[in-house]
Amino acid sequence: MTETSLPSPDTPVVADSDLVVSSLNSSEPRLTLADKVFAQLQDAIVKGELVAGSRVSEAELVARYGVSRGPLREALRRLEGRQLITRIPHVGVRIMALSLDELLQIYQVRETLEGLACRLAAQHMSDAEIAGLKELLARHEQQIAEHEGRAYIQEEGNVDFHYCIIQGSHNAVLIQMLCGELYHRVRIYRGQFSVTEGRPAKALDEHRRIVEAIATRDGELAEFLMRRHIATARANIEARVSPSLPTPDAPARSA
Amino acid sequence: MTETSLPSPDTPVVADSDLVVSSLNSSEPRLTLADKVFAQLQDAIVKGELVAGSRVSEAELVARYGVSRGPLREALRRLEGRQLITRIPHVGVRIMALSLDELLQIYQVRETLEGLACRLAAQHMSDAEIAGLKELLARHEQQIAEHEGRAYIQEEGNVDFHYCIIQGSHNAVLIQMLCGELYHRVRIYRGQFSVTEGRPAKALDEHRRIVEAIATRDGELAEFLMRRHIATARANIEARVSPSLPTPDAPARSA
DNA sequence: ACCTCGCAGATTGTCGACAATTCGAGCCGC
DNA sequence: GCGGCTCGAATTGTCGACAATCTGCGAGGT
Repeated sequence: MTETSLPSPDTPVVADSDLVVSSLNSSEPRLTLADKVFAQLQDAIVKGELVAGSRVSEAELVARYGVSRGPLREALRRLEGRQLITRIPHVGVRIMALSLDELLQIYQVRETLEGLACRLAAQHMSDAEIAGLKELLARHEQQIAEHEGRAYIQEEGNVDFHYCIIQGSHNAVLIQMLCGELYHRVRIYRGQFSVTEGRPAKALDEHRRIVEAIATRDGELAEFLMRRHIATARANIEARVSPSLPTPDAPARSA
Repeated sequence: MTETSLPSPDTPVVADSDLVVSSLNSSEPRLTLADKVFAQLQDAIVKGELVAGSRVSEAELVARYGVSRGPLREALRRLEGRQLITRIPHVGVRIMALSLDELLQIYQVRETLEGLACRLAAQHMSDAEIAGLKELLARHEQQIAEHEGRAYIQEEGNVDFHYCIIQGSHNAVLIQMLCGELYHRVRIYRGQFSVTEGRPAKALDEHRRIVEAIATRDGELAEFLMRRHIATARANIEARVSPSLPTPDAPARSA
């Protein structure tokens, strides 16, 4: 049971900026062990394989991923920098658990930041990029039409859509912040409570309008629509959780 | 010559979130070596002691800070996560150099983010916090009056002011992003080109209006003023550098 | 003279072992 | 019976050494 071995390098995980880079990085992924275990750990965390809020020992992870403590600790430092784990000196590491109001804070930031990204995208996206965005939208449209209620694929596509627009901002700092940091934390929450958007058709419609605004180069409208889109999603989450627990301040942590 | 030793723990550097935490974390500096060298390195980078764009070897840093390569590498990983250094596998680390348009991108994000922070501060700051903010402002006012042209102290105070408001947002995610990440990169640029605000009196006046708006709980006005304040600073930087280079799309990178 | 190949030096990546610290079990005293 | 203390096991922090990789220089060939 100790050898829950997943050192299989099947999944083409990248370490640097994740989905940010996809064109360069061509031939040899001369990835170092620390990079690989970092990517694996991040994946395990956002997928919920490593339970949020639980403590993990270095020895455990060493056995799990078959690396020495050196690279492992380097990976842990990077995870710590991304706020995916918490480290207490001489005590150990704990998988970060996202509380509801922390998630709402993230959405507050996302609303502002992605609004900016959307406005910049309307200004700076090339015609080819816009065409690609439209294509992506059409593909999603078709997927939604096929499996009506299933939001699983839609969730992936949703992420793709937002990624695409963020990339279109051509602002490296903004891209790094949204794709490199915030999104992983949102995904943690998703794995923690297994919630999804829930209303693919409506979201798709909002996406369509956003793309339309970008295609018209109407930056202000695009920003407004994106902000409202995210605010709606936030309200959706809030409404889904708050009825049962108005202010759950202390979530019971299992020892 | 090799012993450019500065393992003197005089400077009370903290590791976690820097100026974010200042009330808790009271008694024990039970910091690990990796944390200490991380703080020292970050300090050295933003102060320009480690020249931006230059390559540094691990052996060099080992000799400089008197630690083994284990903790050092962990610190480097964290610096990498904060975008203060660039690491190429099997090659080495390079101190991050900020280009002008990267700085402008940061200011674009700052404008949005600090605008949000300011609006939230107007909503959520306690009366005591607002009183403290006013006090800080008065102190700056006095300092400006004393040494007219000297912008050095003002620069510190400027940072303090913005930190104070950001903290007042009571949004941990936002605080982390601004204080924990963006500000260090801005400071790198400052060390790189040794530029300062340059017009303390005008900036102070803008600060005063912002505080006033916060005290009135006028979130929208506070956001607007803060955004304009930062936009002005950005235009100032742009105007100071651009006259020689109107649209430097491809800034010549050394090496 | 120029290009290519190969070697040596240096640098980074990885590992295992030792030291320092924390947490819990068990014991003693009140 | 309960609180505090001591000791020990487990875990983390740190270090030095070995292996893999890259870079620069020089010899040799065309």
